[in-house]
Amino acid sequence: MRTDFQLGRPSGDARIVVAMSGGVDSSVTAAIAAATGAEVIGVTLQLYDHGEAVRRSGACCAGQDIYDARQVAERLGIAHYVLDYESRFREGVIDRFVDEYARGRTPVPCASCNQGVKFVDLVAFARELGADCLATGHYVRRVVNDGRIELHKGADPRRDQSYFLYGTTREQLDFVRFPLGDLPKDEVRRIATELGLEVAAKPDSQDICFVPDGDYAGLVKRVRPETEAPGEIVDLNGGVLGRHRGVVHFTVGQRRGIEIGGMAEPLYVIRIEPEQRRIVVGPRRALAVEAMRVGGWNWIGEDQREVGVKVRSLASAVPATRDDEWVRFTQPEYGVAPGQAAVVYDGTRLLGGGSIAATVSAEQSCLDAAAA
RNA sequence: UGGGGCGUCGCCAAGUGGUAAGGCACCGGUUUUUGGUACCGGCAUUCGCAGGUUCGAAUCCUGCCGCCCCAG
Repeated sequence: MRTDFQLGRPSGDARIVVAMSGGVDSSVTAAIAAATGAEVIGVTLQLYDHGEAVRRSGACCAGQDIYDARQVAERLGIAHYVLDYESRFREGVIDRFVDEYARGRTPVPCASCNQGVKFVDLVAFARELGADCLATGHYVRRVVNDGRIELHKGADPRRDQSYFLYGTTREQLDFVRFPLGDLPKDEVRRIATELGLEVAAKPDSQDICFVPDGDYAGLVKRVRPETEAPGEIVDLNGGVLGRHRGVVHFTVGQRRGIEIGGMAEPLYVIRIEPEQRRIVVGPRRALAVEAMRVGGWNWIGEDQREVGVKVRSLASAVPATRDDEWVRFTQPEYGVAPGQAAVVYDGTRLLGGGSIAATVSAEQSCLDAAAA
């Protein structure tokens, strides 16, 4: 378990701040950092409500998890701080999450958390502490190539978390380290077990961390009551097929939950019209998208045109051509939801990404071409 | 109240004497640090109701109920 943090100075003289969520990954990250002989300071962010449901396993950054992080820090003999970031998290992640749904979009809260609270605020805090770097437990690789810093997918393809880190800036990348990027998850758990960390068998986190019961719609409705206004479900021609209980329950590409049966083939959500409180549904082929406009680009790589692009965390990158804010798919892509991240790769290397602003239907475009 | 047709799971729908296909919806699971998708599994002891014929009926007969169409 020897890891070079590439700090430009003997590790014995270095100071490393580790973001500790209370889970296995960040705990092992702290252990790896401590093993270098550097002074390690664990920091846990208290991000949200520490009331009722936070004891559930799989959450992060509240209640039980803060306790777990403290236990690990004690065992490793490192300093540990808990910072109250609740208001920052509310503004930067939860409010934005809610606003996006109110606009009929589908946000990626993990991405906004990383590019806000975690990598802006925590980096700043680590610098204040005079640290040489901030280490996190993300499964991504930071590669220095010819003096140029690159961000790559994690070595374990099933664990790669680069999709959620597209917003990492070059400056942040300069300061951040990801010691787990080369390891498979099994190995991380093995290390945790070997070190006797009590979190070794803790379940992986999943779902949205600040929505303990999985009812994200309930949260959105509490903050934005207008999102639960019922509305019409219409087909591609505007014909009314049924009613729904609020646009917040839907996302482009969604199949289940539309509750309209009797059709020859399944219906999918094709688009959401929040002003009309209307969701438009149609057959799978109507989901085909040939291009999309992406906003809020963060660019780490060079100005590549031929790229691979991921429009969901769980999807392979598909070939596409990038032209300014537009990305055109080589083959039609299905279920491209505005609000999700479009993350651009060259092989394993993450070049940049942004938020999907709008899409161009492949079908519609064919019709337009035929009419012209 | 003359004639014709129909009534099979929430919806659509096979099946016309041999012991209830399939699709959609729904539910559950798998996968997954977002939402979805995908995949796997479940889902009518019963065929509008009541009798009858038959070794055996959703399938044949009778009556009733309901709906639709044509004609009055």
